[in-house]
Amino acid sequence: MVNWATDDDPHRRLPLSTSPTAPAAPATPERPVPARTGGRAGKRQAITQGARTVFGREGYSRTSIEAIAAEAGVSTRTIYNHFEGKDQLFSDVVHDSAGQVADAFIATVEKQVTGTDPRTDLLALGRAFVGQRTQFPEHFAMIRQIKAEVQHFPAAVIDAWQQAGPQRVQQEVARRLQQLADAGLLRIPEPARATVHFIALVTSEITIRPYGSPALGPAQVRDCVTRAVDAFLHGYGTDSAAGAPR
Amino acid sequence: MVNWATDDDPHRRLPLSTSPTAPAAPATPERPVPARTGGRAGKRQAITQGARTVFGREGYSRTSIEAIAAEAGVSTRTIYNHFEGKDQLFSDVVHDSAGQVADAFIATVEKQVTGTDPRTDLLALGRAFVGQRTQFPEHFAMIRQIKAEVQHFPAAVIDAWQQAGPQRVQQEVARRLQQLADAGLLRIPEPARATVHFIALVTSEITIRPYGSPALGPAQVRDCVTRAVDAFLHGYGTDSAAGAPR
DNA sequence: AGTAAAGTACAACGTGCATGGTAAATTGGG
DNA sequence: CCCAATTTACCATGCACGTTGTACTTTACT
Repeated sequence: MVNWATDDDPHRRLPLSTSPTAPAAPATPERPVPARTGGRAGKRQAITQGARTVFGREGYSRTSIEAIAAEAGVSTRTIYNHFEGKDQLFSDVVHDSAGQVADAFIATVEKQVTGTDPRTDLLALGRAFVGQRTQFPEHFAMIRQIKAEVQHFPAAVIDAWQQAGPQRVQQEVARRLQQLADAGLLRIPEPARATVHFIALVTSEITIRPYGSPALGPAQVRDCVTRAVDAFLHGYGTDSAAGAPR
Repeated sequence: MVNWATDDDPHRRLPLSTSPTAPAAPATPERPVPARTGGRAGKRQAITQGARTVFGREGYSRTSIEAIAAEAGVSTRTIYNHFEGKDQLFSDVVHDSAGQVADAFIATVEKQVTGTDPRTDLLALGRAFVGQRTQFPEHFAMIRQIKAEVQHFPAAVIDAWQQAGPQRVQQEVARRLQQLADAGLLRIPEPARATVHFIALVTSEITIRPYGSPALGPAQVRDCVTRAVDAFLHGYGTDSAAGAPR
């Protein structure tokens, strides 16, 4: 009876002030950390896993509960025993998935961005960023679905997703760029804009790529990032270009 | 009985070699240019118009023929008198709409890019590009739907769309950038990449913007383009940045 | 092994929707 | 004003799917 995905009046707003991490559930001593890989909770995992796959491949409205059940190797009834319905399942999957992707990104950056010289750092940062898309294709397929259907999901779901994923990732990129700027290695008048510009450049070729064409190979991706970083550093102007930025 | 949108084996390929502009239909002397605004053909116009609106707002699978009929002010039966079915209607609408948008873009560029100085030209080019998105919101809403659902449309439709719209637009941008490079006002080693980078930069802030947030005002959009163009020209590096591009 | 929780198969209900048919109404051109 | 093409209202069919109830089976822990 919820069915917000076809709701007539979407986009109620949500106060973002509340602590992003919900107050830890009150202990639940009944189930003292059941093996997360085990049977009962394992089913839940399988469902979210399968749901991510199918939602990403089919889109929200095309995805049937039956298809998710098949993908996850459970019965449809089990899905309804774990989740209220299709919509709640979807928000859960999106939220979880976004969190995992953001975690992976931040971990990679931590490991790969070594601080030797600015260009190397930017290359590592850029590769980590586009690496998300190649490592989690299902997730980003799902994200494309959301972007197309924002209007049909309640604002609370969108906000939760944004906070769990994209905002954390973007903040991490901004932090790294700022470090370089603070060291005098970049000239960044407006950090927010520079961050967006950096992300846009490194993802440009895989975003604007003609749709339906085969995915780029790893070597090509590396090349794209390299050229994007060089464009980010030096631009395409010549000395004779009039009107310096400032 | 077509229903390719839920087809199991999508992505048949199509030979792109055939002339992009279909050979002009053989005169059809039966209907010597009936007033395109008039009754009979006017209905068709109303249908594609309404279809664009609803498809953009709802997405392909959520859109019902009934909704399109209501939006267009016709009966559902009339839609089936003009189009084979939902899928053919969709491809037609996408193709037409993409063509119109590309036409408008090229016309604007022709008028606005005056060739006085490189920065001014790039600003005009950038504004024309993002102007598409503000002038044709319904079209781009529909494009987002396609991007999310590429896998569910036959390759022929995708290719036709790409040729009618995005490729023409991108080619025009490339041409203008090349002119500046030829005049020694830009340093462009790889034209295709530079084009993509330019497009990515000018659209960055409206693309990466947190979803669900209110659209930017005209003044903000101008500002975005200005900063993007400056980034495109000069980049964010300092003199001390190691590893020049070449 | 035994028991309670969890999972499954199956059937059913209601809905929304694509698509087609048909006969009456409308409209635009001559 | 008349005719032919077009549009419309209405009905019918068939399918896909979300969701729930129920009774049976499996699983996991003691």
